[in-house]
Amino acid sequence: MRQESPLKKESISVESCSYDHRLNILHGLPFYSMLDHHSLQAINSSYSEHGYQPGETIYLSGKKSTRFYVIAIGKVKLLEHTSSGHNVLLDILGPGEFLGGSWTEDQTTHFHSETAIALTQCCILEIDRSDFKDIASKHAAVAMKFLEILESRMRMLQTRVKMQATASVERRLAFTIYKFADKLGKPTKNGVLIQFPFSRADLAEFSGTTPETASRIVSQFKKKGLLETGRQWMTVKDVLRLSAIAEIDE
Amino acid sequence: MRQESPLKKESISVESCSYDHRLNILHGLPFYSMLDHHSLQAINSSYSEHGYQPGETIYLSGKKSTRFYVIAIGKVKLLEHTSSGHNVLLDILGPGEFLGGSWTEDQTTHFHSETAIALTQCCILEIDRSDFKDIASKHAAVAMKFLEILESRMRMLQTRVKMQATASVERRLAFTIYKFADKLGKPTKNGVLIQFPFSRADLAEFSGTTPETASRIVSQFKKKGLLETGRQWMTVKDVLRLSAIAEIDE
DNA sequence: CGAGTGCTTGAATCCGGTCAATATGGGTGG
DNA sequence: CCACCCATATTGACCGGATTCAAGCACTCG
Repeated sequence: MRQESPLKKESISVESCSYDHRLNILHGLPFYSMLDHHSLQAINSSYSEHGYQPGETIYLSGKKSTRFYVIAIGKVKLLEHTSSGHNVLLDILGPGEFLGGSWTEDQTTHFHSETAIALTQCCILEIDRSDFKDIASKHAAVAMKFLEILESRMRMLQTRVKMQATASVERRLAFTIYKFADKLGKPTKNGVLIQFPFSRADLAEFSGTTPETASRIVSQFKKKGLLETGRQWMTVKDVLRLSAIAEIDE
Repeated sequence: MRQESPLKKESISVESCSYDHRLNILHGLPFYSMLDHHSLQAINSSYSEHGYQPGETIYLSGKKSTRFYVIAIGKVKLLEHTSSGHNVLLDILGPGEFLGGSWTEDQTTHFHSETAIALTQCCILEIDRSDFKDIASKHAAVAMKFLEILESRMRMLQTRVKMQATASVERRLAFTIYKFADKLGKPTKNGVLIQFPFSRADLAEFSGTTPETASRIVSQFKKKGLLETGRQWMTVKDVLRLSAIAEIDE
């Protein structure tokens, strides 16, 4: 039986990320939404846009952090390398999320701890570190919003540390799939569709296991009717049962 | 052979945490150090102090977050519980570090994700959530400093996720001991002394393993001459070799 | 000095990793 | 449009590190 792929290639026109559109995008960001139109126009002029192809590196771990990035269109994966060659997937970010920034005062010593790679075609707004810090220093509300965002990211990391330390691989995988379906999936009549390259290796690198084990457990989930998967997509058919396996206990 | 304990009971006089001393403490905090004396006096009056006994709970996971805490004297451990009864040690905080705060706007929905317990006798400065947010909103430099601190805490959590996912228990334990020796240990002629209650269970709950395994590996480290341990203390005799085992690769 | 808590050590078990062989599906070029 | 090719996914068998269960030890405090 031939599996029907629900994947559709979304082509991104360069125009959709043009100057006039940028103001709208900036205005929609959680950390700029409270600013008036005037300040936002000034901010807008500090940003420049940049396109990335799927698989293209945005910045490398270990390199100096000089700019601050905001995703306008597309998805970006953040990962750390280890000396033994393993990768750890830190996160996959979508439109409206930021990356690469650093608040550390000392400009000379600050390096990216992670690598950022475009997962899909991306349009990314970029701003120099100093300009960016100026904005946050001038608008307290912006800085406060960033504190909120960092706090929620910290909580996510804390639950991940907890899961790694105490939960079985099955639970961790259920957790991972649940989280990404929740964050980046699109509801369809069949379930929540994760329609971007999200391989068994990615799954494993986020859950702290191997691709083989990830594959095995995904197969189990499929047998139980929780999931349907194809090459570059995955549909979560029963979100509730999946979160039950993950035992999300906030 | 009877092991000589280098532990000395430090008794904390209540007076050492009195009003006049408080200004000094606040001024020494990384996030207030840039403020002038005048603003600091105003801030000081918003803080109240509170003493805690060893083992006493400062706040419980799940409870609403209403205040912001700064450690003046003593050490505090932060931990998460799991439904299965396991604990995960998130961190041990010392003087000058903060805990319990939340920057989330929506006051009604914000709860502590972790539990805070006094590890030693503590003197802790406490401030209401709203007063605290006012300070950060008024002084951009304060907010920026907090962004810096959150950033460094996030990095620590990221490396922990990475270690959990890819490193052996031996490496994780070496990492844990190294980090706490570095952060809270006191250099002596014999090595770095960790002189607060830091049990095998604590070690395990931070490293993501069991007390038994922690004990086994600590024994190995002792045989190798890296450590000396007693009931409530631990001396790291060879920090370099320990960090080599941990393979700290920043 | 006895009780209790935390530490140590042993032996058995098991989950998950490793290595390896096979299958599958999507993209590509003839 | 079809056949081939390659990357990814799947599945199996084996192995080993770490947990679990359990027993004995040691330090501290009442």
